[in-house]
Amino acid sequence: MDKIDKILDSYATNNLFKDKSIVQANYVPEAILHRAEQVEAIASILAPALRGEKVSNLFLYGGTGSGKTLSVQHVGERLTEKMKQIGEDNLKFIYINCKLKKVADTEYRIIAQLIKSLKGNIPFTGLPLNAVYSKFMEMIDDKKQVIILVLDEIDQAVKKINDSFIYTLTRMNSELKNAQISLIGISNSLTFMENIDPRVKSSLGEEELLFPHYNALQLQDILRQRAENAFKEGVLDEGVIAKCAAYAARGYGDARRALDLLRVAGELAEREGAKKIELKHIDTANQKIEKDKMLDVIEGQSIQFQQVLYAIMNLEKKGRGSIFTGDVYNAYQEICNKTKNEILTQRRVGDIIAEFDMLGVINARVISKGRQGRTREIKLNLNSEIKEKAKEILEKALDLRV
DNA sequence: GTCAATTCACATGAAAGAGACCACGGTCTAGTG
DNA sequence: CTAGACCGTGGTCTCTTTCATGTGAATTGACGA
Repeated sequence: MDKIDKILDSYATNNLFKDKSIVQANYVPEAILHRAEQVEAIASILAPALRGEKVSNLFLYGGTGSGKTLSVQHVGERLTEKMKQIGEDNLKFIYINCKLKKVADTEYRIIAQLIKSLKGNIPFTGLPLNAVYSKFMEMIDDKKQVIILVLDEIDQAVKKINDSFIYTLTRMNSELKNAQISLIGISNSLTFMENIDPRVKSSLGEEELLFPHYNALQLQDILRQRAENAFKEGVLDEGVIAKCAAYAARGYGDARRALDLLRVAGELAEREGAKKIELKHIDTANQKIEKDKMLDVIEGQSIQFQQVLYAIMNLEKKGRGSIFTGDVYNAYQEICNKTKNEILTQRRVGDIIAEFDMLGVINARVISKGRQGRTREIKLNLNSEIKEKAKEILEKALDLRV
């Protein structure tokens, strides 16, 4: 009961945050630091839209947390604001994140989402694709207007669907009488443009813009800017910001990561009842973020995925050096027998292993063992603490007693 | 010893099926005037 | 006569299977020094 008291007390009396939302990733600050060049470039490319002219398609690329989305949204907001000032209403700025599961990760859903954001009504499923397309065209073509369509994480969409839908979108312009569509593609992958249809490439890439990684100093500026309003005065210990920035810069100059770090460190300090955020909180925050992310991923997987992972974990515990696809499949089959679940084909299990690799739960490398064939060499990518937790989660989910 | 052919154990791709979900339009049923 | 229930059809989406093809180096076996 003392513990509860302590927790409640620390919340009641000792709130370190002034406004936590500011250090959350989706907050859009009014000034974007160290991206002036890019923001100006975007603005000058999109500006003709104010006169109702079609603007060039634009392609933005750069690593995660390099400010792409933020910059575009910022310019978009300013643009629509300006539009209102002039008193016109022939510009629509639509932002869609193609990676959102169950929302906009298929061709149908992307278009449906478009219609929705135009206040249209469209069922989640059930209509033929071209019906959705024509509904969309109908909706926007009723008057002269410019539609600026931002497709975030467009590489994910193209990978899942194919690149023809971008082509369809760009070609719509020739069928529209009044409206004009312009695309802004945003991609995390630098190599995305290399392996897509050249027609798409040339139309989407009319203008290209690279967002470089932030370095540690720039990250510090960004963190300071946000921390000023997010935290109460004097709660940040000396060097906290510098350390957050350094951590994040060590990775990929990811600003989102840096902010998460700062926020979680704050939450931890608060929970602890500390009056200040100290350096040690950042270390724990770093571990916690890593751990939570992994466990979330593991917990969120379907039964079959969990069984495969459980098989890998068992094999790893037994030791004996490397784990190969064949071993995993055998162990997996045994587990299926125990849990009375259907056994998937090796083909499918191979894909599941590849997906775990993508998620970063395991490291899988394709190697050739000569006459012993080709296979994946699999290593678990979890530290012992996470492993323990993960095991618990899996055993619970699979209803296994060991 | 050297070299090309062979071979293994999967990887990787493409296509297609099953089953869930859903909209639409037509038909049936019950309730109303 | 009409509103709502109910059905069949046709569409998407996800997960999976089936079939086909690809692949990199250890191994093998022929060959020549």
